[in-house]
Amino acid sequence: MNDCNHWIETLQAHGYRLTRQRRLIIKILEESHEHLDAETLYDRVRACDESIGLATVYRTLSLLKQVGLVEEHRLGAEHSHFEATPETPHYHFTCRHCGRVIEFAAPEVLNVARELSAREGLHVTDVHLFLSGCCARCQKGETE
Amino acid sequence: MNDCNHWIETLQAHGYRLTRQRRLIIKILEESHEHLDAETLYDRVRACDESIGLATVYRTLSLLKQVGLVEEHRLGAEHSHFEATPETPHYHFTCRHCGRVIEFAAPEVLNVARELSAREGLHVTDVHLFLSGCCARCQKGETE
DNA sequence: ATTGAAAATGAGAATCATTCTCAGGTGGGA
DNA sequence: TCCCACCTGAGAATGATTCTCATTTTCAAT
Repeated sequence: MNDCNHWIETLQAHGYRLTRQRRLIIKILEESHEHLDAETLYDRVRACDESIGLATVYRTLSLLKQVGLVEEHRLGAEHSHFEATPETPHYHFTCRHCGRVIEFAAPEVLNVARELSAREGLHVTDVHLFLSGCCARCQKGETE
Repeated sequence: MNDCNHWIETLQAHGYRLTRQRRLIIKILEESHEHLDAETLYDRVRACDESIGLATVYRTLSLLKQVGLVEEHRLGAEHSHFEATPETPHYHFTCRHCGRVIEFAAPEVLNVARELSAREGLHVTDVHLFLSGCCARCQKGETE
């Protein structure tokens, strides 16, 4: 599970420097198998190193996204969530009531993307399928 | 194509008042078969009525979304785009270079949503499939 | 090891879409 | 026509993200 080396090699292959801050952010991102938002990541990083600034967290996320190591998701409307790019793609459902996120696989989606690419001559780099509604738990509990 | 009456009836059925501002915004939204952002809609609305405020545009969009008459899309990361809810669902591809948006149908996607709903006991209310990459035109023109 | 130039950082200001506040205006039922 | 709860306009407030800039740090070449 400790694949930090892969991340570090990728960063260096792109000519980016390896700083204390980037190492730490990568470590936290790998440990957290979740969709962290920038603020949460910032808090966890600060728990290890008080001196790291929020701007650095954003800069590093942007850089990791650029080299393909993390994905950014807009699960709600508010702010972004980030997660390590998974080997096999998956998608997300969010409950509008409790905020719970359910991940799911759906191989058909890539076919849709492939067909569209072929038909329109596109080069598709990102595929986001996002569902929202009311989860099973919330349907029982409340009406609103 | 002039289905304003449907919109107006829907609004009234939900107990909302029919104001000059709301009528105008609905009219513009129906005339524009595009994905308008709030600012563009605001400009078009102002061309007809100088006195309308941006906050009213946002308030009305939010209200129309709530009753299901318009959909909100996050095509890029920046800001939202809005369009009249279409009869048959469609999805979007955005070119990261020129910003062009391509709409496409993909009936399979609803099956994915249905299967997930059944399996997890969810009630899915929104389905967004968003692709991005490089369009055919931009692949020829530029490398970057 | 030392050095130097380019790249990265921290702090806080700036940005920008969207929402909120509140005093005044208006739709539509009685 | 009257009334009042709902709407509106203007501008302030918010909140996530980005930018600025002076200071540090990395790392390739000495």
